[in-house]
Amino acid sequence: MFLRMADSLELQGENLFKVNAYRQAAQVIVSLTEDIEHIWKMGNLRKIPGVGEGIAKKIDEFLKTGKMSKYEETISNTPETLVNLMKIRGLGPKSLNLINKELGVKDLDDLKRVITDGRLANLPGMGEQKVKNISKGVEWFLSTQDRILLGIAYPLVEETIQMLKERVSLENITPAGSMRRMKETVGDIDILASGHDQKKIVEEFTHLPNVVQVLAGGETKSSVVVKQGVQIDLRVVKKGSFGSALQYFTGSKPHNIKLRLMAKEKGLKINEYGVFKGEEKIAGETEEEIYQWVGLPWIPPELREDRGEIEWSLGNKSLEIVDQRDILGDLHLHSCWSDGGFTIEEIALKAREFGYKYLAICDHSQSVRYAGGLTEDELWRQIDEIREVNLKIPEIKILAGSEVDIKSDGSLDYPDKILERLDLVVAAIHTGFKQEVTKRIIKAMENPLVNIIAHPTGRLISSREGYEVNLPEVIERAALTQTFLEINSYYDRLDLNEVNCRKAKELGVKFSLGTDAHHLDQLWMMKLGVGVARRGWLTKEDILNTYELDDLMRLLRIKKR
DNA sequence: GCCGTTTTCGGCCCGACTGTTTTCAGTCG
Repeated sequence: MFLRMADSLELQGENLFKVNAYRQAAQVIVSLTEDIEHIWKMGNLRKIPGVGEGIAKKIDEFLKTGKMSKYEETISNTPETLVNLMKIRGLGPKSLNLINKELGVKDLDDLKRVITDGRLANLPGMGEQKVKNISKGVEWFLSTQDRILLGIAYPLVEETIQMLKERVSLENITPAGSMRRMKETVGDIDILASGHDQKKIVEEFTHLPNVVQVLAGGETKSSVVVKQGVQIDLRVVKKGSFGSALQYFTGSKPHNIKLRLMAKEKGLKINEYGVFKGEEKIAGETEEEIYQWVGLPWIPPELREDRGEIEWSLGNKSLEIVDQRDILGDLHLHSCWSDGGFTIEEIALKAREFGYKYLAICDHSQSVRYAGGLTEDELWRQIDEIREVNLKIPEIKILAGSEVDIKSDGSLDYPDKILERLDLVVAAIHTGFKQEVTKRIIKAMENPLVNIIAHPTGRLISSREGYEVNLPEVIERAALTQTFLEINSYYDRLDLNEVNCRKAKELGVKFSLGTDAHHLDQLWMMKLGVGVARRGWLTKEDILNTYELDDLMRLLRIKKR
């Protein structure tokens, strides 16, 4: 509601600092790990940073009455269709307001009409070129989907960087922006580079074979659209500014604003070229320097969301979050025994390439027929095969597991006598997304043989909301029963997500990372899950598969005992 | 609308680019 109000107020020409205050409050509230209703009941609304008298009053009104009068008043003046037009590139609040007031434009159709009939070009401050740009913006607005999944952007950016490296000499090149922060979806892709021939780097970039449109191309920056329909921005800086540019282009915006404010209080200025004391540049080559000058340790990109990471770091406490290198194995993999594409041996060899010490085969259980679930008999035979492959490839330990279905009555899809023989049991909902999901998951967790709940909310980022589940209750029970919650790292799931991870951690839950890979070329997605864990402030100790095999087996047995 | 180890008033991150302007406003990231 506050975000919507911010948009409306901005459009109405309200003071931008006020607009920003609403955005700030919204951002903080979304990132709360405690239920805001609880905070409200304790009378602590004003203790939330960014929530002052006015906003606290509005929250109070809403929680008491279910209504917020200021919200309703604000949005009634600005229809959704109008506010939406602010998403059009080249059309900001000022112009849109003018167009609305002078020409009565209320939606996209109106806008198109005034572009075509020439009335837009006649407005003060408008000209031929501006109208052309807005017109292009409309085209882009219509053609492009929303944000793209991190798991789609990731290989795309690696490919692009590789192609550029082959064509021009570079000192340094790296993804920046929300991609580097490992946000689950990204709007566009940012790449930062340095090299001695800046102009040539930009030029080669705009001529890459997958580029279909060049939106802008200057001396040091360029934007293109590649054939997947994604916008990629490249910026090229001098070596001495690489650190400050990387810090700046990585964001997030609220994080950077806070940093710059801190610099200001120390009489310094931070911009993308460096840290400045008066005219003198005193740092810029590395990110570490930038943070040092404002009195902070380097902060991992995944945490730079202004969710308390700066305050935490103030005592020069560094945040020891989990790292990809800490992950010793993948705990959720499918083989061709069910709906996967490869044999257990092939998977083991691939996992060995990743440097893993163990992995868990967790094929589907018998009632999940559409995914080729294993009958009891097949599962017994699979356990035998795993034993054989383990003898053949001694460098990596294959654990016998199962992604056992939680049936509609909350019972499990195999009897305990076979579950007992498995190294680990992952339980999951696959049907009945609206049928007492909470109760069923809790019943499953109360079985001492169930180690992990897979994809606890069932959401698919691009297409599905998830089960009707009371997650706080599941989290509480997970902690109580010592059941691990999975961070399913498959690119369209990333479930639990970062905010729920952080909540669960605060309540004492531990986690398990698995890719849910069905093919060998999906094992890399562990990176995405690690990204979620890092964004959720998880440490190595919070995650099951950072432990050496012996410790992992011990942890799995605790619950059984 | 928020905030305060200078402040309860007067600030609020910073720069590039573009286009329409004769010195700057709007937009973007």
